[in-house]
Amino acid sequence: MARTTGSHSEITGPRVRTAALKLFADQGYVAVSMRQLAAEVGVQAGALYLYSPDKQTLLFGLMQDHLAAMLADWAALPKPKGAVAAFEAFVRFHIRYELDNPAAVRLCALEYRSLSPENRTAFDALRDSYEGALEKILREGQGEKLFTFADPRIATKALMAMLTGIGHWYVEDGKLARDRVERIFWNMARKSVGA
Amino acid sequence: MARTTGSHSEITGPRVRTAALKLFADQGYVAVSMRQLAAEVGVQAGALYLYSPDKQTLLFGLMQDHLAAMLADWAALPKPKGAVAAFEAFVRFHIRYELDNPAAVRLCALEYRSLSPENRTAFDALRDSYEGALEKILREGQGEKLFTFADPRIATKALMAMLTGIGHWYVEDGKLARDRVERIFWNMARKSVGA
DNA sequence: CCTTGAACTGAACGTGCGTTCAGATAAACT
DNA sequence: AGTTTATCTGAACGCACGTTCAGTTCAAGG
Repeated sequence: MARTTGSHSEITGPRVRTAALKLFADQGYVAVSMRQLAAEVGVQAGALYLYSPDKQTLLFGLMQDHLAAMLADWAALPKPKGAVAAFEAFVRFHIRYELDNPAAVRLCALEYRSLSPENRTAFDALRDSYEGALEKILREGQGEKLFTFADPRIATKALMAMLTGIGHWYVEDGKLARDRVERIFWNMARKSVGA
Repeated sequence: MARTTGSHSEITGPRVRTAALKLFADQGYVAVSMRQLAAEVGVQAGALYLYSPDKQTLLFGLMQDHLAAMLADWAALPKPKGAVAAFEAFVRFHIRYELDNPAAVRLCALEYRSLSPENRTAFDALRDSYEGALEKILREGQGEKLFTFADPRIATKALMAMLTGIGHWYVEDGKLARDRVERIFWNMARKSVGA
């Protein structure tokens, strides 16, 4: 029997992506089978191919969308004047995004090597673009002698690692805990670059 | 034909572990097959089971050995007096270990979820023990008002993420570059905790 | 020189994989 | 009411997986 009452593409499609994000992030792309994913959605494996041409495209779509959404949201955010204020805005924005989307963060951190070569290149571009936003801020501040680091590229890598690492150990504990983490990390980030 | 001239257990055994470390770290535990691993060693798949009871044990052995070696080396290192000096010793020790063992670092960072539940518990204990060494130093320094962070646990997590992140982007570039990275990261780490 | 046994092969086992597709179903349209 | 069509099933495809094991080979010990 097919087409149970009320089941439509607009419902199943997002459900596939949500389930895939959860399962891929928790167990790993290679370790999750299409049948397992289908079971999570409540559908047979074949039906998944109505919403994605193959498994790899599904993975890449999730990773790309996460990065693209981050980039778009950051671009849409009103930027304060001054390198230090911009730096703070970036750090706090990133931490919030991390805490709001732990699964997507884990996915992007852990499944890079599961991407096909072409998708890897596309992912690189997006990630570089996002990290470039931070690096640009750091360079600006460095020009104005507001920061004290030897190399803005390495500083960017160090900061990104520190911030993105949050998603690997933080367990949800309410808004108070989130604000606390945000404040602590902003303080450490600020001091680490001498601001 | 079996037993080619000069091939023995003492040679093949380590070669299996070396190949497994490289392949697991590069492509992921689940994505690497026993046949692929055997081919890398130059042997048939069945022969691998002379050196490991199963694939999971092989993975855990690699991860456990890396952490255990780190812990042992750190324990054997003469510690300087003072929390700041001890902190510097830890940071530099960790960075060097990272740069010397990039594959093992990637393995431990990426394959935690591929561990069986029991092995995960054992891994947790080792990792907590290692991170505990850093946390202890931070607490000591905090007691002597040498550091300025709100929470030594979170500071530990932040620092470990920053340091371990090195292994994800650093590409070998000679001793000069290594010393440079070590110096830059030590400076950022130091400043981030207010020392 | 013969025996022993460690080291390894090569084939096989059952299982599950990603993907395809003809057919079934039911909502939507005429 | 009849037709169309988006949605989904269920079975099948060939292939690769981890693991086992009887048999083969050859260095070493007596």
